[in-house]
Amino acid sequence: MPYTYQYPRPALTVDCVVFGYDEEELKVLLIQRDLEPFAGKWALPGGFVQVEETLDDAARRELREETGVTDLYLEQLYTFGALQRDPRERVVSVAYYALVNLFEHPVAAATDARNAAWFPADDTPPLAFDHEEILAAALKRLQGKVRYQPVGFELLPAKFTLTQLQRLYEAILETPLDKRNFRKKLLGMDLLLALDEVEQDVAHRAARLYRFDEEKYRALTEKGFNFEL
Amino acid sequence: MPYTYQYPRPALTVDCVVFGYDEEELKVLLIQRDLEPFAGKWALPGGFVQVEETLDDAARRELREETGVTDLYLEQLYTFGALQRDPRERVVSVAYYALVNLFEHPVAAATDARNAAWFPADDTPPLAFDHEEILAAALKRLQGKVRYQPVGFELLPAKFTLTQLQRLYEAILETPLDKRNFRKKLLGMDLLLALDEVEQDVAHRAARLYRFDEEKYRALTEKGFNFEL
DNA sequence: TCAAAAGTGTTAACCATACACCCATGC
DNA sequence: GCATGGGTGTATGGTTAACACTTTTGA
Repeated sequence: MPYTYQYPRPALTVDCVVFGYDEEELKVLLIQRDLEPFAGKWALPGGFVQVEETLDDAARRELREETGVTDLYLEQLYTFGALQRDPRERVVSVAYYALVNLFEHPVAAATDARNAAWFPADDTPPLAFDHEEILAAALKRLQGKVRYQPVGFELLPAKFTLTQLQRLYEAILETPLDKRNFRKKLLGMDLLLALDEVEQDVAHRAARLYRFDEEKYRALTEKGFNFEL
Repeated sequence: MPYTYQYPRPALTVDCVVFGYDEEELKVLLIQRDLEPFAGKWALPGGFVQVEETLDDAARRELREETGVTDLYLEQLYTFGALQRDPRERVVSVAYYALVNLFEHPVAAATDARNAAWFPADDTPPLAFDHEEILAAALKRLQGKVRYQPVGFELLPAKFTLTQLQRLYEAILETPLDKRNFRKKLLGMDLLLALDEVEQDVAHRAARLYRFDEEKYRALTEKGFNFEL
């Protein structure tokens, strides 16, 4: 059924940069396109915004449909509107970035049978459209954000060790951190709940597990507290 | 001439939050609507994105057409896509914020004869659409940005005194700053060029004028320098 | 008993903050 | 000469950064 307007309208899409962490490096979730343009190329998951859904809803829906990933931390990144970013016609895309626990969110076969897989965030195959630019912007945003907001916890299991947390921050910031200073700072914030549990099945002394205390974080944020790694 | 598509498309607009500074408080540029919906109400300048112009271009064009303001610092803020933000139909709006020198950019009569005027940024009349929400987001962004990037200089004349600069920061951050510490910090950054000029026509000792050294700023930024008020 | 990672304090350098008086100028 | 804002330095406390060894555990 056709829809007619008095003036031409750009198409509107969402694209999602989904970051994951596999205890080693930062990953990004890509899908392989099976339609033109760029058939066979890897790209960010995304698609057209429907007229009766919000932008956030569109991003979540596309992610679910194309990668099976649900229930994630999602935040709007930037809107890309260059004239030739899609060779077919004018397409404006609202980009989002998301953080998920890579192990708790296995990449289900996408409903429309495209391939979906995790790639190192700083070493992807060539991407379709302007998706490399979008990915670069998302990485930069994540690096900025992580310094003053405790977003990184979304990337870890609910229970984690301080070393895991430190490795994650090192992976995101691409810089080594001092163990003692890192622990001092994090523990000093009083945002981590020490559990009476240690990690299992390791070939050395088992580390204590912690949990991020969201309650406390909310309380502190309201009082004008700043995370500041 | 009608344009027809296979699926319905949201309309796409830009809205601009233009901040100015009158040596006293932070102002925002509003226009008075003369068309429905919200005829007679004050609103942010903005309008429809044309299919052959980028989002930035659309923002600049609308500003020029509606307020006569050109040649300003402009940055994308956020894209607003709530379902009922426009009562007529689904409209997604890419919001921008801009900084201009209020005195060097007098508000020309808008080409389409709407009224345009400056209002205190924290005390506007009720605004059309979700523009109050957009304004609040822009204010928050400005307050965040100003702490670690020297954006504020766009709001001042090219030559300014340190006291003017301090007042501006106080207005944006809504907090008083210590004169000696402020000067120490700013001058220590080596980003201000002291001129051999002083202000004119003041009834007390004339203050030295400074100019922001963009060259030096660019050089430092590349080396990973951080502004940090 | 060895390997591997956990856990833990101190010091020195730097930075942020608080604070008050004299000076130059125009009226 | 007085009112107005311009301009300047120091001392203190807190924060960050650098740094190495002992402990626990499983293999």
